[in-house]
Amino acid sequence: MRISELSEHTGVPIATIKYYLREGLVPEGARTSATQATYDRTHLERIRVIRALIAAGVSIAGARKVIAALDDPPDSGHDLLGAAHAAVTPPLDDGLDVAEAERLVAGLGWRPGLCDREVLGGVARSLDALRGSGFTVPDEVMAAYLDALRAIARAEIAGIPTESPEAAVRYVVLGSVLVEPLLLALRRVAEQIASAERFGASEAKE
Amino acid sequence: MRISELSEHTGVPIATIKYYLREGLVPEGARTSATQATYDRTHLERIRVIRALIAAGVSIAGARKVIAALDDPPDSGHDLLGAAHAAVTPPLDDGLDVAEAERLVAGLGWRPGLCDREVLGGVARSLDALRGSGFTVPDEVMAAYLDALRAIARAEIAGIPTESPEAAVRYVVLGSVLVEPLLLALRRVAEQIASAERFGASEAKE
DNA sequence: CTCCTTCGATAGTGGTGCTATCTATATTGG
DNA sequence: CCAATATAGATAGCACCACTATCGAAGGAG
Repeated sequence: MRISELSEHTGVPIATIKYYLREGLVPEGARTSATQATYDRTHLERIRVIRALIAAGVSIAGARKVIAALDDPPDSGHDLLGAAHAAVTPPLDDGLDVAEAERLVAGLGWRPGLCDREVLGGVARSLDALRGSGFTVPDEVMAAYLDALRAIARAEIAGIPTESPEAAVRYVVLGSVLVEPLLLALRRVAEQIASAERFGASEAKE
Repeated sequence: MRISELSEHTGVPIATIKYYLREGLVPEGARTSATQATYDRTHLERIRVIRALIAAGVSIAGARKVIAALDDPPDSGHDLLGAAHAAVTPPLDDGLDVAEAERLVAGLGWRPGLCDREVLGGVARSLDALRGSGFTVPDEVMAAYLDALRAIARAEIAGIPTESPEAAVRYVVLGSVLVEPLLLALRRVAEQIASAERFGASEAKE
């Protein structure tokens, strides 16, 4: 497959594919001469994954890390998840107080060392931003969040495919990142439905 | 309060506050002369909200819309939620097939007209991106998503404060937007914990 | 009167994700 | 065999975004 066909099949302009090649997001094709290379199905799939990551809001640098985790996965399933999370979690800044986050996620079954500090720091950062804006999550709502997310995580971990290690890696790495927009979108739908239930917006709106 | 004090109290540079003023994110202060204005607590809080929105990944244009919903809320609680969602949901592009999304969110109690098409379109877009990457969410996991998000949405809607309309508006508008990063962060923690449970990573890692 | 601050306008910056152009070198169709 | 087309690799440019810096005119504060 030539680069032009790669472009046609994915809808991604050639110049952009070259950019991805430069950035190391797509591996080089098999060289057939000084100015020619051929690409195969793996390149095609790689470009599709990149596009999905970008659509999910992942940066080029983040996508590179996600792909690195896909290509060269850690041995243990647990570290694999950590690698995927690390790829999309900004580094932990020092001034952050993680204690409150630790207290909160105790409701998830948290014990020291069970999850990466960066990931915990993400919770702390979010709580900080909320507090800064003067917004407080009611206790019962926060409890619902913890319950719901524990249920989600358990279902996800239980759903890791067993047919092959490659499938498992793909599922863990892409699932933890690509599903995020879906969850947010589903939450919005659920909120509108719950709101309609509560406020009795029975009439169809268009 | 002068602009310099506003800057000190929020940690936001004066030049940036001026930028927010220009962009219409912060209302003008009370003019005391041609080159002087004073600001009050509302300006302070406004800037803090803007910073929280930006930290949550909302663009300037999006923040402007969120703030417009705060300042000039629709009458019904339901439309209020819609306004908040519309502020952070990209416009629906035509080529999108919403039918699959409709089928999916039937599990949330969806019926035609119960939620905005943009919001439903967000689900469709996410599903599209997932499919494009070759990733599929197992049925049981998707069912867990729907269950969990319905529970979250119900708790949130039930948690709308009743003490004052202003508090309710603030809760709905800011809650639907600012909580998103918290949910994603909590999911990551929950995933790591569930993964540790499953793969028996009993030893503390540091 | 002098120094400092503010206002408003305008221009510049740094980062990001492409996009366009150019040259040397193949490949392909006639 | 030759002209038209395509490719690799390099470099430069672009559009957008969220700021940031500078400047002159106009007020206050001591």
